[in-house]
Amino acid sequence: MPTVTVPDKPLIAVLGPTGSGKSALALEIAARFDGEIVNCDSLQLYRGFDIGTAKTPTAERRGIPHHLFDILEADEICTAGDYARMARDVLREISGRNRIPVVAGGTGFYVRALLEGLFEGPARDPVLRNNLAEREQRRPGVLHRALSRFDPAAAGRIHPNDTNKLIRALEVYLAAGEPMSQLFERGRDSLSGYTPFKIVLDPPRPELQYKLNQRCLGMLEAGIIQEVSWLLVSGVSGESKPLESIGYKETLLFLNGEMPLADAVALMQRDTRRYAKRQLTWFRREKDAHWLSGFGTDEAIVSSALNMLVKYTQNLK
RNA sequence: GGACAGGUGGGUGAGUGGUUAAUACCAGCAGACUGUAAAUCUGCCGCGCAAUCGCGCUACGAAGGUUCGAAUCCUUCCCUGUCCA
Repeated sequence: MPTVTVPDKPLIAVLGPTGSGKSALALEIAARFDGEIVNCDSLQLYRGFDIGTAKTPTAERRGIPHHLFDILEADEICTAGDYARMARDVLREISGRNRIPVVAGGTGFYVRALLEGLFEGPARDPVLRNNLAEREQRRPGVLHRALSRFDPAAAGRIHPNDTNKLIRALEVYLAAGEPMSQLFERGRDSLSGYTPFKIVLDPPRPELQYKLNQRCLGMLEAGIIQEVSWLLVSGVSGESKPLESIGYKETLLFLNGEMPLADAVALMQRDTRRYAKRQLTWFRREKDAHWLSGFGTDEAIVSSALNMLVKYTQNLK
């Protein structure tokens, strides 16, 4: 029996820090190559969170299909695993129509979960997690000590202060009955059938920071305060995950009278800048990525991206 | 003109004789990341060298002085703020 090799399908990913112009570039690419946009931003998944997440307004989408936007309510949670599953379904659907998926977003962890997959481990267990968190709070250090006993390899890689990651490692061990580091060795369920082309936007740092500062001011003008007020009025809990994100968190501080507006904005700008830096750090580790030093809105960047992609798509056809 | 208060590393701001290249925070830089990731966490951050424990130099408005030793005490000068004229 001769093996039939099915050629890989194209998949374009537009990555980069917030404010680098991912959405704009993705739109250009989709328009040029018969593409459809697939969101890869952990917060643009949420319905009602538009201004603070800089979601592309429907009117500016040029009729191009956008997937995985507004699919979650504020009280819902989407883990990297959840995201990867949903996104893979969408990918297949788009490819099935002979169109090209253009993944755009700044959530590096989701990108990795989508493309490279996660290890086969147990899902989250809220009760267990709370329990572990409480123990750590009562006696700082216990989690790391416990992990050192059950899974020395993982404990060596996780800092004693990094409670979030300690909890996950312990949770895995307790739920699976096997050390996480051992489960890792079995590999991850990476995405098959695609040869992704990754573009990372990397605008000059000072310009990005300036733009980010301006954008925060712009969000205020666009009515982020009203957006948050409306969300609260419509019953969204102040503790819901999206309201704890950058932009919303600070707006809430102001609305609760805990901080003058000017301070809240300054905080928002600071957090945004820091976030952009962290994103860049993440993407630097992304394998086989094509870096473009400019904004996705720059003519030159757009044309060099399109040029690279012409070759890429031809090779795959 | 007089009376106070104060001038500290890119910024805010501790420190009032040695253990201080100088707390902390901000800014900046770098990194980690396998199911809450816009989360969580780590390192660096005067200069030069060694690039591992280290070594040398320059620093707390300026110039002098006291002292074994000063960002810290004294003198003069410069500057800033508040108050009285």
